[in-house]
Amino acid sequence: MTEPKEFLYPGKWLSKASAGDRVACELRMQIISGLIESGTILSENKLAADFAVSRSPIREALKILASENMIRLERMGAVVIGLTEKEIEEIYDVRLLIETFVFERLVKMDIHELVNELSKIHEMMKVAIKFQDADEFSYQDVLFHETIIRAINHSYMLMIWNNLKPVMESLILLSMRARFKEKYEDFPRILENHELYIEAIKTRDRTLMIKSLHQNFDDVQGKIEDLWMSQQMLSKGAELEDE
Amino acid sequence: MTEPKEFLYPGKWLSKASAGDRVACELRMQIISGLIESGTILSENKLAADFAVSRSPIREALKILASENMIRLERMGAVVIGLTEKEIEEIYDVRLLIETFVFERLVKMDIHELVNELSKIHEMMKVAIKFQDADEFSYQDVLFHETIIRAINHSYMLMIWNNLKPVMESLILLSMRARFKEKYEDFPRILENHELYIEAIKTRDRTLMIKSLHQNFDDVQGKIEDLWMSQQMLSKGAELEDE
DNA sequence: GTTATAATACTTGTATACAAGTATACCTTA
DNA sequence: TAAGGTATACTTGTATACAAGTATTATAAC
Repeated sequence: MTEPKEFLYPGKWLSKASAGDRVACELRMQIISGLIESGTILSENKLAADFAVSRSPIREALKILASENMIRLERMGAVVIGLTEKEIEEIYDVRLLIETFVFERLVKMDIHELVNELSKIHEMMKVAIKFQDADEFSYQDVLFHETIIRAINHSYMLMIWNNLKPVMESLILLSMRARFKEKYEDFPRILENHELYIEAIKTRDRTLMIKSLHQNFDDVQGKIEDLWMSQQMLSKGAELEDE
Repeated sequence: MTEPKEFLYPGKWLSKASAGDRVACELRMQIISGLIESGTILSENKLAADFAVSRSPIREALKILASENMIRLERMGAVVIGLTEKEIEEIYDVRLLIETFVFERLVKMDIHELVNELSKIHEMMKVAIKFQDADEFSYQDVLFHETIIRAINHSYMLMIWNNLKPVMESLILLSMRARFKEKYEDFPRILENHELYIEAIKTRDRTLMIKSLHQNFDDVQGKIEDLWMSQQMLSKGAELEDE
């Protein structure tokens, strides 16, 4: 069996991460991309062998993934749940719920510094596009939304985000990588959406915020199906190669 | 130093739990009750000695508590965060957010079986009051709300609940135990609130649902301050005894 | 007395060892 | 051939061991 030498998750994001985190990030990407199919049973020992680490970090990784609803820890083995269309919709339910809540708080706050911060991130995204750096773009995209959420200083809203973030990050990464290759013309629109979002915050315009938020979802979700197909093909291909 | 032989968390709820879960549950109770003060630094080795287990389950417990925002894992040691008034309000923000979302889904569903289930739990609560069983009452109270959330079959809403549940459970436990001793007359009103909630679901009445939900919060939160004081006194007393 | 350096006693993260339990497969017996 | 029991090869959860790093403290030099 030929092991993939290349990891799906960007190595430079893991500079100070523990082995457990690394494994969790990589497994998460493999699950979301479809490389590991839904229903697969993961064994601690096998994973430890595959990733060339001991069971301790593997157990840590599995606990993380279970709390993110990516796997289900059963009596024997961890069953991969993965993301169907239904789960992706559910994730967006939660994001919509969080971000609208956050917005209601924002309109009562001094948002000067936040808007400034978001503008900076927005500029970063432009640069990432210019240099065709999908990973950097994804990073800034996630950071954009996290910055908004952090702004209201609500530890339990942040807790929800922290649980959702890894999955979102992986989804966005995969979506953007595919987009850079196939749909480069999408990016001006994505950038514009983020501008609209900033504008909505600046002018405290609920309707505009909801609108740009929904469009932002569509930008990741819209092409999910295509992404799905291509990733499925990819994983089937890899399987065939293995034999 | 005299160790408490009695655990705060009900032992019978831990029949099939691992050592890590036990430690997490007990530590959570101690933090929320104020027995372990906010700002305290927990050491893995010390905890392992205190609970007479190895570091493995302790590490597991600390990871769990960190994901619940009860502690903050730092470079050296785990810092206890605990619950201030602010955090408790935030928790109720989240519950309100979840349960209103759930209600919007419920009104579009067949709620026959759910109402039946809730009525059963409601009866159980009555029995628990009759026999002055605070723990059983708390269990049924938590189950009541979990049953409602589970009804809409939304895995990511359930994920949020799963993160929040342990803290809620501890809060309710402490609140109800104090109530059984000091404010026994509160229970008829609490029961009535739950009846109202069932009624709201049955008649699909948003306003009634929100109203009973808010009252339900007040029933736990309202006496939090008193609880706080009494627990603080208790912990001070224990400290003095130790020396 | 103050500062710099070195030794020590912690800390975390990972690997390994072991015990208890569970599914699988094989072998015995009818 | 079918049923039942046993052996085996897994599984998880916990304990222990070890390496690498960090704070603290003591010591030495100025």
